[in-house]
Amino acid sequence: MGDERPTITTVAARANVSRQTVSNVLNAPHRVQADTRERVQAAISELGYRPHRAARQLRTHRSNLIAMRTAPLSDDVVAGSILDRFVHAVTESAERYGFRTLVFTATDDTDEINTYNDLLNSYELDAFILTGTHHRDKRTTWLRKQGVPFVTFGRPWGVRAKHWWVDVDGKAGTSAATERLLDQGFRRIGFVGWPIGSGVGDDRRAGWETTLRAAGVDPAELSTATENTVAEGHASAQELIRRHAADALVCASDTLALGAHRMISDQVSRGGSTLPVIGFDDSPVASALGLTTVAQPLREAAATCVELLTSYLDRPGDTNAEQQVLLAPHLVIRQSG
Amino acid sequence: MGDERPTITTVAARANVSRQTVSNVLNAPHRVQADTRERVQAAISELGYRPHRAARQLRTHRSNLIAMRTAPLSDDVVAGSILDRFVHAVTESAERYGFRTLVFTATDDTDEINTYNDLLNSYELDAFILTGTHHRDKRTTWLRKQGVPFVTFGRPWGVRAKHWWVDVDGKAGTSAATERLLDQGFRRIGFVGWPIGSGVGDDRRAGWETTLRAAGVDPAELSTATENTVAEGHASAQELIRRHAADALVCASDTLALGAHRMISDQVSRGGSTLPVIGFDDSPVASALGLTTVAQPLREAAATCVELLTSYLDRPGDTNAEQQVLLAPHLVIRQSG
DNA sequence: AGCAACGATTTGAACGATCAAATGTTCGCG
DNA sequence: CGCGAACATTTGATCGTTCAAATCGTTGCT
Repeated sequence: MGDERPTITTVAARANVSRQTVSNVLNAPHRVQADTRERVQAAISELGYRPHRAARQLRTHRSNLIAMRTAPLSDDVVAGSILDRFVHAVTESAERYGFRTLVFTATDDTDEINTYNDLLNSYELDAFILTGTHHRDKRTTWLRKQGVPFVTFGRPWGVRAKHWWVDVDGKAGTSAATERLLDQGFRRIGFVGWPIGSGVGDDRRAGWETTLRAAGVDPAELSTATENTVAEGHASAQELIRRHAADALVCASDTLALGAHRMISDQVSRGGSTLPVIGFDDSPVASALGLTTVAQPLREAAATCVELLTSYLDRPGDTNAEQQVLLAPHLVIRQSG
Repeated sequence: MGDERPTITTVAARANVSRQTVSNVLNAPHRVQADTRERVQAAISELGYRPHRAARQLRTHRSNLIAMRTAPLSDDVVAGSILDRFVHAVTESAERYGFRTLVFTATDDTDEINTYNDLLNSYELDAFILTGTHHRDKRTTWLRKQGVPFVTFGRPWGVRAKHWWVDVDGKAGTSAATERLLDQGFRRIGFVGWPIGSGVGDDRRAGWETTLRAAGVDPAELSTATENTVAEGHASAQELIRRHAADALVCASDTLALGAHRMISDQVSRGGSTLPVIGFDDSPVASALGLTTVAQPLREAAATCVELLTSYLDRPGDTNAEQQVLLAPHLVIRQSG
């Protein structure tokens, strides 16, 4: 049985046309007359022909491949999963546009840039999707300088950086959380947050602060700024509740919220009173513990990233028409708040 | 500035040798004399040359790409993350062998097979890594029939299926869990399990059952068989504890363990007594709740999969030398047991 | 010296597609 | 009736690499 893979020449022979006509049917159908087009289409499906991407790529320098870094396997059990879910969602959306997704690991931004280089050189990737943007992000400036198409999930926190991005409005998220607690009659709402200086962290903090101020509450002494660990969440909760009489907590992450939740459970089991906690990210842990939390619309974010990317790719060279999309998060209400 | 991408010809010119010699330096160094080899190496690094994979692939039909399906975004918040971590670990290991990882989604096994077909045809993937093997798995038989290299994470549960695989010894895991509870003096140890008939589920059940029997305890009425949901875990715990006086629980998954944990917490808060629960998978949730659980050595499993794959690929045609690796899980001891 | 055998290196062809230019065909219009 | 424009299709070259065969240079042996 000669079940060789059919090539464009096989198809051409079968349909009694030339290679190029088959190629046109696939890449520029309008150039081909309707009846020959149908004849070629028939030959294609009879033979089960699929273009060989490597051959195509060799000529066109396009691979139909996009790449993403997978988050490092961190010890932060809570944080890990959200990015993985994002990767999944991107893959799903990308497939709809005929792109496949390649994943890679990197230890830091410099390493990531090296990988870009390799991927561009060796595999001729069409584009990248970045996550975890931050102040003075080397990656975006590098990619921009090289003229490589990319979209970030996360806005550019530096003033000068400009590019295509999709992000979730963290400020609106913590604002909604704070609002909800105010509606329930709480006033001294504390914020368990990250150190000042990270774009994402400051944004989330701002949502809490402005909402609290608008309600006439002075936010001074009602917030902390620590690393993103369970232990720090616990300690922060202790400080805000015991020392500063907070009556409810909004947290910058589910990791911190988990710590706060534990502190409150401890207190309850020692006969103390409970009080509401709201986390951020809707991680598996939040769901397991019944934590109210701010959920990011990950699928939508992923879909939007891919859409932006494709429209970027269809517009070669036009670098000034950046597009930005800010998506609204929503509260997932559970027992904790 | 003519900063064109250097090709093999550029390098050849620079080193005063022919294309083929450069190619040999890269692919069959022993064929090239030491001094010319060095000269070529120098030219390569001076120019920053990297072989163009599409061109190479066109000739060799090897892409240096392996593919994996990413788990469907399920509502089972607990289960999702473990496969994602596996994908990550595979990516990391694969990079060490010069492979990149492509991920794809599929709705079911048939759909997955269609994707194999597309990937093989269009991208000429070198191999696949499968997860979630089960009885009468169509995927493995299809791949085998096509002669496509693959390794599964999960053993073939059907009798007739034979292929290269890596798995974790679930039986040993639940056995160790049961052993631990016996050591602590518990006797009526219940098992919250999946329906009979799934390879993985039966294996985990067997570990509990044989260990319990060996200790002289009759396992009858001490186990349940339900779907893998939190609610079922809760209900099972209730039945085993209330109706059949179980004094400790081993669960087939962290999802079920979470349900059981909740039931026990409820009981405690109503003044009842606590009792130990042990889960399976060491998911983020287990860590957050302080659940003792059986952890699978995911990184090791991933690394082994990749190793098997490379040795498979280096041995074209030799289909009879299957290799199987069974890895031992370990208990992660936390508050719950 | 002559020739075989071997190792190192070079040359031509090929992988399967697209690009750019050439060729063939149809049609309108003076 | 002839000519050019517009459209449809074909032809030759090319992308960057490896394969297979050819060439060149040494060495060893008779």
